[in-house]
Amino acid sequence: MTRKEQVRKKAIHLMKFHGFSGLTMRLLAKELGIEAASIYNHIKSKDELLETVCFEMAKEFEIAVLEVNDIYFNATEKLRMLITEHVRILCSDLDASTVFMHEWRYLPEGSRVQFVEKRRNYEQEIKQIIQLGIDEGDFDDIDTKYAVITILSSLNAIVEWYNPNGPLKPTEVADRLYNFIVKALMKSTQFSANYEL
Amino acid sequence: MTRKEQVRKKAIHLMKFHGFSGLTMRLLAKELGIEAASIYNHIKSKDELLETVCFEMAKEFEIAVLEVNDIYFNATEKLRMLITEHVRILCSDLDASTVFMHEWRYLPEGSRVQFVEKRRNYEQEIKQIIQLGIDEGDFDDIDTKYAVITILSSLNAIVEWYNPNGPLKPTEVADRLYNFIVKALMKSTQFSANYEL
DNA sequence: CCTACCGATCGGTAGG
DNA sequence: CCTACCGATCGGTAGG
Repeated sequence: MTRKEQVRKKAIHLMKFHGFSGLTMRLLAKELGIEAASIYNHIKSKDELLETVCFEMAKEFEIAVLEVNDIYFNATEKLRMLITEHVRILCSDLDASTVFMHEWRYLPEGSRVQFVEKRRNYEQEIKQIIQLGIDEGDFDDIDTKYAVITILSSLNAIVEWYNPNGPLKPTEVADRLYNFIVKALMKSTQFSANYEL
Repeated sequence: MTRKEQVRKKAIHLMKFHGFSGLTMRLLAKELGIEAASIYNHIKSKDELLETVCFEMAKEFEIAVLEVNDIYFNATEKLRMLITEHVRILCSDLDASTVFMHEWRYLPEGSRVQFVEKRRNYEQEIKQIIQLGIDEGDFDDIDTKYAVITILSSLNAIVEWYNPNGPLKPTEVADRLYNFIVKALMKSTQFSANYEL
C-alpha cells in the first residue's frame, strides 16, 4: 500500500465517524503520526479525498451492472447476481461504503452533479431488469419505481448494520435479502387481499 | 410560532443541507436576519438544536407504536397501521425527518446512547409484530431480524426521495410500501424455488 | 437583540 | 516530512 493509499484509507475511516465536515486535517495528521501540512504531499485537498472514495465506489457498481447484463438474459438471474454483487461490493470495504452512502452530499458542486447522474444510471439499470421480469411474466405488474427504491434502500442499509465479524458471510446476507425481495416481486394470483381482517 | 420555534425550524432546514457539523451559527443567524450572538437568547447550544429534533421525532414514533398495539391485535393490521403512521410522521416534516435520519450520529455522547436505545426499542416492537404474524400463521417463518431491517430501511428511505409536491399523498405511499412488504412476508407454499433458471 | 470579543481551530501555502 | 504561518472562521460569553 503506497503512502497515498494509507492516507486515504485512514481518512475514510475517520470520515465514517466524524463525517466529511467533522473530519479535520489535523486529526487525520495526528492519526497518521505526521503534521497537518505534510498531508498535502500526498493529496491535493480534503475534497479530493471524498471525490476519490465516492467515484471509486461508483465505478465498482458500474462494472457490476455491466457484467450482470453480459452474463444473464433472465430477469431473476440478473437480479440475483446484481444483488449478490451489490452486497459483495458494500461489504468488501465497509468504511468506504459508509462514507459513499452518507457523505456524497458534501462533494463539491461539479462532482456532486456527476455523482448523482451515475447513481441515477444505476437505478435505471435495475429498473430495466425489473421491467424485463414483468414483461417476461415472472414478476407482478408492480410500480417499478417503488420496487427500485425499496430494493436499493434495503440493500444499502447493510452499511448500517453488517458486522464482518458476525456469523454471516456477504453471500449469505445477499441470499437472505434476495429471497425477501424476489418474493415481494414474484407473480402470484392468490395474494390479492386475502389476509384476514 | 414562538421565536424559539422559528430558530429551531430554520436551523433544521439548514442542517438538512449542510449537516450538523457544516451548519454554522453565523449562517443560521444570517438566515434569521440577526447576529450570531443573539441566537443564544433562544437556544442553549448547537447541540441542543440537534437533541430537540432527534428526540421530538423519536417521541412521535414511540406514541405511534403504543397506539398501534392499543388498537389492533392482529399482526397484519398492526403492521399496516404502523407503516401508515411511520410514513405519515416522516412526511409531516421532511426537514426534521431528514435531520433525524442523518445527523443523530453527531448527538453528544450521552444523548446519543439514549437515542440509540429508543431506536432499538422501536425495532423490537416491530420485530414482535412480525413474530406475532409468524405465530398466527399469517407470515412465513422468515428471519425476523432481516425482515425488520428491510422494512425499516425501505420506509426510512422516504426522506431521500419523497416529494410533497408530487402526485402521491403520504397515505398512498404507505399503501404501496405496505403492499410490497406484506407480500414478501406473507405465507406461501408455492414460492419455494420455482422461478425458472 | 446588539457590540465587542474570547481562545481555539479551520484548510491550506511557502519554503525548505 | 518539517517549521512557520496565512486569513478566515468556529461555538460561545460578557455586558449591556
